[in-house]
Order: sequence, then structure tokens, then C-alpha cells
Amino acid sequence: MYRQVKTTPRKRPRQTRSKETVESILGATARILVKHGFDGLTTNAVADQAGVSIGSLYQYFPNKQALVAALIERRLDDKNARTHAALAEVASAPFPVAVRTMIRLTIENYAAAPELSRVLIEQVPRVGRMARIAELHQGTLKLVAAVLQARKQELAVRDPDMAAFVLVASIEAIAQRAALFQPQRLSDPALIEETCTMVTRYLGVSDG
Amino acid sequence: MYRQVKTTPRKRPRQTRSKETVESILGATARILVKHGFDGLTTNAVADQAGVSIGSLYQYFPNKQALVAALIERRLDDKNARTHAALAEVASAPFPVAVRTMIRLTIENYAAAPELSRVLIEQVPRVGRMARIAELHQGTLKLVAAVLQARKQELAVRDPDMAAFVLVASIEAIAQRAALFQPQRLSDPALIEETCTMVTRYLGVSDG
DNA sequence: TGGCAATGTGAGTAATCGCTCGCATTCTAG
DNA sequence: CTAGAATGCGAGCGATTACTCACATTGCCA
Repeated sequence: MYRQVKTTPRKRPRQTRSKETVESILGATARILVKHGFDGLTTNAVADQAGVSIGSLYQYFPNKQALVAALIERRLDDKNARTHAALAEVASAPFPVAVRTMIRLTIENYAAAPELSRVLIEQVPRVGRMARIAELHQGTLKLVAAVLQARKQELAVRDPDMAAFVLVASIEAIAQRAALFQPQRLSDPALIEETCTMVTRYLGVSDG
Repeated sequence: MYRQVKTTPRKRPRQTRSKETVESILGATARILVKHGFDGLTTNAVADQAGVSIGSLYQYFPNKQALVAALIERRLDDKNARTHAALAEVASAPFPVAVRTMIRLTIENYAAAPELSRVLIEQVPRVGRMARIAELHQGTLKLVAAVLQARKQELAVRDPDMAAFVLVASIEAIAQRAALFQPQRLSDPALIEETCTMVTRYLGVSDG
């Protein structure tokens, strides 16, 4: 689709002040991206918002795309860490508890910054990271499938891989759509309840 | 987020040749948008691809955004017509049949042009139509909720509105993710089977 | 056939914006 | 304290692209 651009940093910040500069730049990038999209994300606007000079910006980021790539990387790392921690936490919990926890955490994750999530995903065809996303996503599916496989005796599941795919897609979509389009549902306990109901009934476990 | 741009046509094609011109322009727009994204969608590139002059393009479209807006409109109209036809078709069918039909049609819809679907949705913050999308989406939710409400006696559903939200989000996400990320699943009968299983178990009806 | 409406053309303009580079300032270690 | 590394600055350049406008061609109807 797109020719890939280099997003490797030119220089890495060593001093405190330069680390703060980079943080300011990335913070400004996120704010502008959410508010104005990629079109409104001019490097001069970022530098202005961050309170640094345009030359400083280019010290640490080789081009505009690299700004966005850095945000994407951070977000993927964060999400990956959270997912693994959550899965580790519920690995041996009873299914109803595990299901509820995963759903709750997924909703919380999207509720935190729905617009930023959305707009960053949209930049992927432009700045890269599709392979990383696919890899992390596959990783999550494998973990979920492994959990389903290990406890297949207690579940009404035919194919753990397919079940993992269907469930992950559904839970993520419910969380994302609520966050983006129906934020009032985020504070309605029924959102988690109904999502749990759907999952537990599908798995054939009673809704603890 | 964005300042809205005018996307009203400057002139409407009357003769066959001008209608063909407009079709060529929109066809080229779709192809370039899918292949290169909005960045690569220059009006000169569209005119080249369509085999028309840049001046002709501006005869019918006041600006670049209007090209994309026209594609979005078409897609929304198409999807809306399909959804309503499908819902009318299954309104009185037994639930297992109705569920299977809706899932199959949703998957087929996304399977037809997954990349174009994705990239058009992403242009909405840029060219408008969010209100229209929300309206159509609400319409679909209301229709589904009405069906669930009308047959609540036979379903294990607590709140038809919430159930409609959860189901529509899930089915659409499964279809979209399969189409975009795991196209091999599109030809696997288990995809429809498992999705049907999830829905019918959630609704508390037997999986005809 | 002729006149007017419909349609098509594309060179060129003005604005925007990504990015550079020469210079200035601050920090750190010997 | 000094020298060199680290960091910051911003005017300005060159490339790109959305769009115009004066002119040309085709279609249709009386």
C-alpha cells in the first residue's frame, strides 16, 4: 500500500532536559492527532504545542511519521503488557471470574483513550507496525486458545482457535464501540453483565 | 475535530458521457484510496487514473474531500438498503434461520471489499458523514431490538436494546476482522457456525 | 444547419508544509 | 575553569498539490 518510511530516531535523549523535550513532543503529537487528525499534525504545530523549536523536534524524530510511530509503539507495548498481566492473573481463576475480569479490563482499556486508540490504528497503513500488531494479536489469540484448550473438558467448545477468534473480536468490538459511540454505556453495569452472559453461555459455563 | 468542508457538487452530469466521466472519477478514487490512502489520493492522480482532465474533475466535485464523501455516501446507501432488505426477509423466519442469514450477509458484505470499507470509515472525521453513520447505526439497532422485543417470550434476553448492541457489535467485528486479518476464515464454514452458536446460545434458542 | 448548452482541457498559480543547516546555549567531566 | 558533547533554535528552501480559468470540443434541439 504505502512505501515504508524510516522511523528510526536520529538521536537518543540522554539528559533529563532532552528526555522531557521528547515527552513534550510526543504529548503534543497525541493531542493534535486526536483533535485534528494526521492532516492537522504539522511538525510546526507539534513543535509549537510542545514549546520546542522545529529543529529540536528533528533531532529526535527523523520525520513526521516517526512521531506517530513512536506513539503506536508505546501503545502496543502498553496494551501487550496489560493483556499478558491480565491473562496471567486469571489463568487459574474460575471461568466466570476470568471472563468477567478480561471483559472489564478490555472495556477499561478502551474507555481510557478511545479517540487516541482509534486514530492511532488508522495511522498504521501510513507509518507501519502492521506486522507487530498482527504478531501481538496472534499472541493474544494463542494465549486465549490455550486457556480454552486446557479446560476443554468443562467447556462446550468445538475448536479453541475459532472460539478464541470469535470471543476476542466480540469483546474488543463491544468495548470499542461503547467507548467511541455510546459512552453512556461505559458506566452501565449491564454492559459487562451482558457481555459476560454472551461469553459464558457460548462457552457453556454457568454465569457465576 | 475538523472544520467541515463543502462537498456539494458543482454541476450534475446530464449526458451519458458526463455520467461516465463521474463514474470513472469515483472508480479511480476508490482504487487509489485503497492502494495509497488519502495521502496518495491527489486530484491529479485521480484525473490521470480516470482518464479525464483535472478541470473536468472539478466540474463535478468542488474539492478533494467531495470525492471521498461521494464514495462514503454510496457505501452507506448500499449498506442501508442491504440491511433493511435482510431484516425484512428474516423478520418472520424462525430464529436460527434469521440469525444465520444475518450473519452470512454481514460476512459477505465485508468480504466483498474489506479494504475499501476500512479506508472509507477512516475518512469520516475528515470529510463528514458521522451523523449519517450514527443515524443508520441507531436505525439498525432499533430494528434488531424491536425484533428481540417482539419475541421476548421465546428469548432469554433481559434488555433488547443492550442485547442488540452487543450482538450487532460482535457480528460486525467478527466479519470485519476475518475479512481484514484472517481472510482464510471467510471460506471456512465454521466461521458462520461458531458465530451462530454464540448468538443462539446468548439468545437462549436452540441452534436449528 | 446553427446556436446554445453541456462538457472537456491542462498550464500555471498560490499556499502549505516537511525538513535543513548554521549558529547559539547548556551540561558534564577532567 | 575549559573544552567538547549534548541540546536547542528558527529562518528559509524546495517540493508538492489543490484548484482556477480561459479556451476548445461535443451534443442536442429547433
